[in-house]
Amino acid sequence: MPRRPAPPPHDIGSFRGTTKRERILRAAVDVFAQNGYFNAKVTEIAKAAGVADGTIYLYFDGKEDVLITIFREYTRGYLEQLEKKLAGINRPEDRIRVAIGHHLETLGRDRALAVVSQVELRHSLKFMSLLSQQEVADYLNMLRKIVEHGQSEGVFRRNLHPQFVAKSVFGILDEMVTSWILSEKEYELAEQADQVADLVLAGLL
Amino acid sequence: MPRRPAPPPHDIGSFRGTTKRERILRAAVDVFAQNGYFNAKVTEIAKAAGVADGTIYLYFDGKEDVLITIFREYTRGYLEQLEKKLAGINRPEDRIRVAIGHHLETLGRDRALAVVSQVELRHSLKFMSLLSQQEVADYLNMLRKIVEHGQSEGVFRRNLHPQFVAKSVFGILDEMVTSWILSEKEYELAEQADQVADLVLAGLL
Amino acid sequence: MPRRPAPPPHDIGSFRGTTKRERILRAAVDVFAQNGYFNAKVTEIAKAAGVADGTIYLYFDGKEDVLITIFREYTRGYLEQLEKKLAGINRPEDRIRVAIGHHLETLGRDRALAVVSQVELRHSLKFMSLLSQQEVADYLNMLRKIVEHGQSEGVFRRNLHPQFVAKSVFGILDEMVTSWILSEKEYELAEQADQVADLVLAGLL
Amino acid sequence: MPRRPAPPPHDIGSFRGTTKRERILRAAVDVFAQNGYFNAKVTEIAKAAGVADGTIYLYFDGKEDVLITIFREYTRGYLEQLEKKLAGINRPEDRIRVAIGHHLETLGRDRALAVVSQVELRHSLKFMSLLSQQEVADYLNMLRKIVEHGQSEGVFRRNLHPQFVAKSVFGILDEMVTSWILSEKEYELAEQADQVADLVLAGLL
DNA sequence: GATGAATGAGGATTCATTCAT
DNA sequence: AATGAATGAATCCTCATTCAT
Repeated sequence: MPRRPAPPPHDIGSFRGTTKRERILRAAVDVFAQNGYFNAKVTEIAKAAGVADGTIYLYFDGKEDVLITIFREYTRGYLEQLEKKLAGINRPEDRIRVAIGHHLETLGRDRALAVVSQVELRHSLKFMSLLSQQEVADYLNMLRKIVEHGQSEGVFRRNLHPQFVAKSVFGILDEMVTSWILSEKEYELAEQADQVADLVLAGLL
Repeated sequence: MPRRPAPPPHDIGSFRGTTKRERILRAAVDVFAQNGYFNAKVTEIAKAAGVADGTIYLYFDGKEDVLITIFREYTRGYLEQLEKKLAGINRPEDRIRVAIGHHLETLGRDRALAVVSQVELRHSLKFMSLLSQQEVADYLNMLRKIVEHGQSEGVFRRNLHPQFVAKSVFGILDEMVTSWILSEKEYELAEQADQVADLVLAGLL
Repeated sequence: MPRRPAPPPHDIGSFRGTTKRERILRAAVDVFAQNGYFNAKVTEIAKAAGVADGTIYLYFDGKEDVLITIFREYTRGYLEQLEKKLAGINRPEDRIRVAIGHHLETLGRDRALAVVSQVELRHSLKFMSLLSQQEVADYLNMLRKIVEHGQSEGVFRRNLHPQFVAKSVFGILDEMVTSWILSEKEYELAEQADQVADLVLAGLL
Repeated sequence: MPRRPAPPPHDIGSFRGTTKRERILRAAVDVFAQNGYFNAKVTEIAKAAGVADGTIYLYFDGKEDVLITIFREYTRGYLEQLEKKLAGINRPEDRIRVAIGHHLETLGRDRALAVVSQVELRHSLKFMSLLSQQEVADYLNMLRKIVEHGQSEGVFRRNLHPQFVAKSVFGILDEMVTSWILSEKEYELAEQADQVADLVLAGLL
C-alpha cells in the first residue's frame, strides 16, 4: 500500500486551502453537485482541481473514496462546530434552536455541498448504511441528548421517545434542505430556522 | 402508430399482474432495491422478469424510463388510495393521522419499494427535480390542504405556514422510512404512526 | 455468470472455422504472435477477427482466457492427433520418430501458432506453472511411456530415467522450434526430424 | 558528456556489490522473478533496492534497459567463467561435461536469476531475437566448437551437424532448468549434469 | 410480439517516466 | 547525485441499446 500525504490538520470542512488534496476535494464537491456522482468523470474533477488525473490517486483510493472523504471531513467539522456553539447554552429550547440554526446555516452557505449531502451521498443503500452507521448516528445522538436533557429538566414532554424526536427533527431539517436545493426561488435557507423550531417545540395545536 | 403497447389501466401501483409489462416493473423494483439503480443491469431485470433483454425496450424507453414509470405509477396509486381513505374523514386531526398512517403502512408493506422510493429515486439532482415538480408536489398539496382546513376550522395554530407544515410532516415521515430500511432491527414501520402524529399535533412542549 | 455459447465440437486445434469464436481465437494467435501478449490490444484482436470489442467477452472471460483457450484447445488437438498417429506403430524407435515428427510438423506448419507456443505462453512463471501442470505434463507422460516401452522391450538403454529422457527430447524439440521462429533463414522445421531422432537414439559417440 | 555513470568493470555477473547500480540490478532480478517483467513495477524495484524511483533512471534508460543489462552482464560473466573452466581441459567428452555442469551449477545456484533467464528474458519475440543474436549465439558457438573439436579428433560421430548438436545440448539444459524452477520438489539442479552428459554422449540406444 | 447475440462508446485506473528541488 | 510528487497516455472491460430473425 503506497503511503500518501497525511491529511492536513486544520482546515476541516472548508476545503478552501490550496494544497492539492484540498483542491481535489473542493473540485469534487462541485463536480458531484453538478453532474451527480455516477456521471461525474474523474477527469473532470482533476481538471477542475487543476491537477492531473493520476494525482487524485495519490491522495485517494478512487472516486468513491473522494466522496466518502468529503462526507467524513465535512461531518467532523460540522459536529465540532455545533458542539462549540452549544457550549454556553443551557436552556433546552435554546439548544434545540441552536442545533436547528446550525444545520440550516451550514448547508445554506454552500449549495454545492448541500447537493452532495442531500443527493450524492445517498446514491445507494450500501453507501447510506455506511454513513448512517457512524457519522449520522453521532449527529442523531447529539440531538437525542438535547431532548433527553429537556425531558429531565421537565421542559419537554416526557411521553415522546427522545431518539424518535431526534429523527423527526433531522427529518424536518433534511426536507427543508432538499426542498431548498430543488427550489427555483432564491431564498435564504437559514430563514426557516425559527419556523422549524416553533413547529418542533409547540406542535400543530 | 404507437411505438409501444399502451399501459394497462387498472393495476396501478401494484405491479402484481402477470403481463410482461408488470413483471418487468416488479422485477425492476426488486433489482433496483438490491443493487441500486446505477449498478442494476438491464439483463438482471430481464432475467428476474423472465423476459429477454430486448423485450424491456418494447415497453419502456430504457432503464431510466423504467425507474420513472415505477415512481409515476406507484405515486398515482398511492394518492388515489389516500384520497379514498380521507373521503369520509372530517376532523383535521384525524385527517392528518390518516395521511401519516397511509404513508407508513404503504411503504412498510413493501421493503423493496421503500428502498427504491427512499434511495434510488433520489440518485441525481435532475431526477429529484423531475419528480418533485409533479408527483411530490401533488402529495405536498394534499397535506397542505389538510393543514389549511385545520387552520380555517380553528383547530390548528394559524401562525404556521401550511406549506411549511406539509413539508415538515413529509420530512418526518421520510426520515422514518429511511431509518426503517437502514435499521438492522426488524419492526413494523406502521407502528410509528401514532408517535409521529402525536409529535406533529402536540409539539415538544 | 452469463452463459456463453458452447465451444464447437469438431474443429479443435485448427481455429479455421468461421464461427465468431473461432475467428477470435485465430485472430488472437496472429496478434499475440505479432506484438506479444502484453502489447496486444483487445481492440486489435477484435478488429482482426472482424467483431466488436465486446463480442470477445461473450466468448471469453478476458484477454488471458483467450490465451489459455488457445493453448488448451491446441494442445488437446495436438495430443489426440499424436495418439492416432502412434496407434499402428510398435517399434520403440519408430514411435519416437513419429512423436518427433509430429512435434516439428505441427508447429512448422503455422509460424504464428509456434510463436505463441514458444514465446507468449511463457510470459510469466504463474502462467508456465499453470500450463506445465496439466497439458505439458500429459505430453511428457506420452513421451515417457514410449521410452519405458522401449526399455522394457530391451531396445533402449535401461540406465536412463524415462522421465528425464522425455524432458530431454522435449527440450531438444523446443529449442529447434524456438530457433526456427527466430531464424532469419527460411527452412522447413520438419526437415530436422531425422537429425533429432538420430541424436536421441544414437548419442554423440 | 556522459548521460550516466559508467558501469563498474569488475563485478560482472554477481550484482552483489553495494553500489546503487548493483543494488538496482539485484533488486530487479528478484522483483522480475517474483512478479514477471510486465507486472513488475519500477517503484517496487526501487523500494527493493533502497533507492528512489528516479534514481533508476540515472543508471538505466528504463525498465527494459534494466532487463537487458541483467542479461548482458550475467551472460558475459557466465561465458568468461566457462572459458576459464575449459582452459585446461582437452578431451572432448570432458569439455562437454564441463559445459553442462557449468550451466546447471550457475543457474542452480540462484533461483531468481534462473527464473529471469528462463521466463522473463523470453517475454517477447522482439526481445528473444535481440538476445539470440549476440549472447546466445556466442554461447552456442562455444558449444559448437567443442563438438567440432570432438569430431575432428574422431571422438564424436561425424554425421551430426555441430551447430545442431549445440542447439540440442542447449535445449536439453534449458528444459532441465525450466523444469527445475517449475518443480514443486526441492532438488539440486546440478545433480542432473551427469545424466545429461550421458544421454548426449551415448544416446538412447 | 419476442428474442438475445452483437455492438461500441465510454471511463476509471495504472504506472513508466520526468524534473524541480 | 538523489529524490519522489506529479504527470497523463494508454487500455481493458462493461453494459445499455439495437435489430435481424
